[in-house]
This record gives sequence, structure tokens and C-alpha cells, in this order.
Amino acid sequence: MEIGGADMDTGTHGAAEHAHTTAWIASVLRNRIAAGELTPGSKLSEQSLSTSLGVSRNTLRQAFTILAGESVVTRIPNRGVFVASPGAEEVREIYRIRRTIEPAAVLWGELTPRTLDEMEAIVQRAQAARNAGSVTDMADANQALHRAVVGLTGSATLQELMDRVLAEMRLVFHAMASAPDFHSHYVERNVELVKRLRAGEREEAAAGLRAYLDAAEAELLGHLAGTGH
Amino acid sequence: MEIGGADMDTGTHGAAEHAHTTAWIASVLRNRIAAGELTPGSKLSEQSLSTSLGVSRNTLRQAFTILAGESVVTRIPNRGVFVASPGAEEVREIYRIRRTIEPAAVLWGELTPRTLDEMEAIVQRAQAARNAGSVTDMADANQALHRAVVGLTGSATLQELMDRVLAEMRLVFHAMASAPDFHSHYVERNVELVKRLRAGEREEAAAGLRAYLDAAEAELLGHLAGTGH
DNA sequence: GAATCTAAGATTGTTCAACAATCCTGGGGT
DNA sequence: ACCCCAGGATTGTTGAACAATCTTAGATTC
Repeated sequence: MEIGGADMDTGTHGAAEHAHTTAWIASVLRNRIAAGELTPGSKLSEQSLSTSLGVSRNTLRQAFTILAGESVVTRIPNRGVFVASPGAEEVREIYRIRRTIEPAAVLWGELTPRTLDEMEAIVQRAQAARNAGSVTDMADANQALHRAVVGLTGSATLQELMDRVLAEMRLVFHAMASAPDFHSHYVERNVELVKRLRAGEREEAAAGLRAYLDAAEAELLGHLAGTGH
Repeated sequence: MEIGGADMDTGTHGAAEHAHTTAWIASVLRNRIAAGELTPGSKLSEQSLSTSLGVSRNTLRQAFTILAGESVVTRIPNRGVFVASPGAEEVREIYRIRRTIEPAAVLWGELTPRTLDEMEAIVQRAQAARNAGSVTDMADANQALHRAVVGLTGSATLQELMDRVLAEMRLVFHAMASAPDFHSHYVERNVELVKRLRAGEREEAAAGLRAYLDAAEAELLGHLAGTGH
């Protein structure tokens, strides 16, 4: 868990690493948060982390500003940084974004046979995970599908935005103590979505996707109201 | 190219301002870049800027990471930071984003009489500016309209993304040495867009908007190929 | 003379140690 | 109970230092 304070720039990724240890630290924290090691709401002390990661407080600070820019972490002046703990309002914002971008990608994105094949592979992966009972694999496949949907736009910026949104979604799931099989309901919807895309029925696909997003948002908000106080 | 700086942080906001001088410095630089004082491609020297702005090199650095996150500035390792100079590829990316988000907002955004009034006021402002021959006012009004369009989604994140995109557009205009009246052609299209929105004809409005964006992108790319390089 | 190599010089990336400002905590004192 | 007020801890910022890299100009070689 902690990076033993003694060994630093040993073999793992070169000796110097002069250029971007800031980005390196940021990605380490990002991964720990995504993995659930750092639970939402917990405080990230500068002193503890700087010593435990073996970097100066100053560069850790820079990594914090990066993560704050990604809203992976929230910064409260003179109080410190905390890993983001999305609530109902954040969930609503997430779905505002998704309801805008994803159906637009379906309607106007560039559909090549190659990407269609990839999407079909993803939904098959989701079905296999559901049959095997692996919740995390199913969640991963679902997220991968929606990531691929946004990829239809061809825009790296939107893809990045979607990645951030999906990361925040993962935080939401982590925040909900129990993880009921939220995703199993939606595998069929995803299958149908890809089927419609394959058939070229974009309008129907977009409409179905919007309905899907509405339902998912409602269910998530319900769970949040139930468990989270 | 150089930041001839005699002005310091005198009285305007006191000596303390302890909480967020980093954000303050970032906004100062952001505004200077938006105003065209700092031309695209010019280098931002840490030493010059830190002394001229009266802050430490360390906090200036943090402001740089913020601006780099907004892609207002590009950072080349061990070379320094430069104000972003968008080229053809960046323009294409900008319009990939706009073609996705803006028509989606038109199709599925929340249309209240209040926002419709605001949009009509904006297009009237654009028409007045065109009649008065003020290019900058016309550009501002055009950007304000498209900002309002994205506002229909109700998403602060998308609004922020659009702000970044529009800022980058301003950089593109700054990069084109001569600023031909790029916007005058499109005032009528904007008028028609708002008219269709008022009439509730969303599909037609979205289709027209997409055609508008295609035309604007093509014209911009043409200008870039002509002047730049 | 042109191209290449090399040795300063300048600039960026990072660390360290200090201080100012703010927040948090725990006691008195009404 | 409530409020005020020290003390301690943490964050925000600064300045100086050093390592690594890039740049530049001079020297060397062909």
C-alpha cells in the first residue's frame, strides 16, 4: 500500500524520471482512488502522503491541482484535499452529460464495421460476465460499451470527458456500501442498442439510449436516497 | 514575446490574499491570453513571469499546471510552457465537439421562455453589432449565443467545456493575423436558429445548426490553410 | 567553408526548510 | 449550556538550492 520510503528511482521506470514525477504521482493517486483503496470523503494529508510516496510536499501539491482539475479530488481552502464523494447532485450532473453526449454520438457518430464489431464483442463479454456472476466484469464491460459509444464522435476531448464521468460513476458505486447488481438489468438494453446500431436505426437507438439513461439515473438516485442518509 | 512587467500586486487586492493566489495568477494569465496580449506560440518564461507578477516561481508553476489542464497553454518537458497555438487539427477537434454537443442541446435541452428571451436578445445584439460594423461585438454575441445553446443542457460541466472551446476559438482568431469578418455570414443563421427554437421545431433547428457548424469549420480551415504556413 | 563535437550557460524540474495564515481543539470564564 | 480565547496542527506561499536537460557558441575536424 505505501511506497516504502527508502527505495526511489530504482529500476521500475528508469533512473532519472526528471520530467514528470508530478504526473506520475497524480496517476498513482488516481489509480488508488479508482481501485477503492482511498475511499470517497477521506482526507489526503500532505505530510503523510508526501513522506509515504517519497516526494516533496511541493510536487504532491502540484499533483493535487491536476487531480482537482479532473475533479477526482475536491480542494477546500485551508482545509485540505479530499477524495471526491459524489452525491445526488453529482449523479444528476453525470446523467445530464451522458444524456447529451451519448445519444448524440449514436445519432451522428461515424459507424464503421470495425467499431460495430468491437461493440458486439463488448456486449458478449458483458453477457458472459453476467452468466458467470462476476459483477465487476459486468460493470467494466458496461462502462467499456458506453466509452465506445462516445468514441463514435471521434473526439479525444469528449472521450476524456467520458472517462472522467465513468471514473466518477465508479466512485459513486464505491460510496454505496453494498453493491447490488446494478448492471445486470441493463445488459439486455445494451445488446439491443448494438443491434439497432448494426441495423442502422440510429434514431431508435438514440431514443432507447435516452430511456436507458433515465432509468439508470432514477435507480441510482433511489439507491442513494435509501442508503446514503 | 516577453512580458514587460513593471506592474506588481499593489493595493488592488492587498498583500494577504493567502488562500488562492495560485488561482488568481492563473486567471490573470488566462485573461491576458484571451485579450491577445500573449500571442499564441509565445513562450512563458518562469523567471520573467514570476518576477513580473510578483509571485514565487513555485506558485507560478502551479498556475501553469492549471492552465495546462485547461489546454490554454501547452507544456513541453524541459522546454517550458507556451501559449497554445491551435492549428488545423485543433480546429477539427473543436468542431467535432461542437457538432456533438450543440445540436444535442437543441434537440433535448430544456427550453424555457426565459432562455428563449435571452437568446433573442443576444441575436438582436449581434444584428446591432453587424449594422454598427463592430466585429468584436459581433463575435462576442455569436459566442454568447452558442454558449447559451449549450446552457440548455443544464450541465455546468458541459458549459465549462464549451467555455474552453470558445476560448480556444478566440486563440484561433488571434492566430489568423488578419481578422476578416468571419462572423457576419452567420448572424442570419443564428437568427433562424432562434426562430426555429421559438417555434418548437427542434429537429429542424438541430439540422440547421449542424449545417452551420460544417460550413463554419470548412471556412475556418480554408483560412488557416491560406494564411497560416 | 561546412559539419560535427564539446563545453559552458541558461532554463526547467524537484527538493528542502522556513514562515504566514487559517483551521481545529480544548479549556476557562461567565 | 454558551462564548471567548489561547495553543497546536495543517495548509498556502516563499526563497534558495541542486540535478537534469536544453541551448548556444566556440573549437575541432574534414
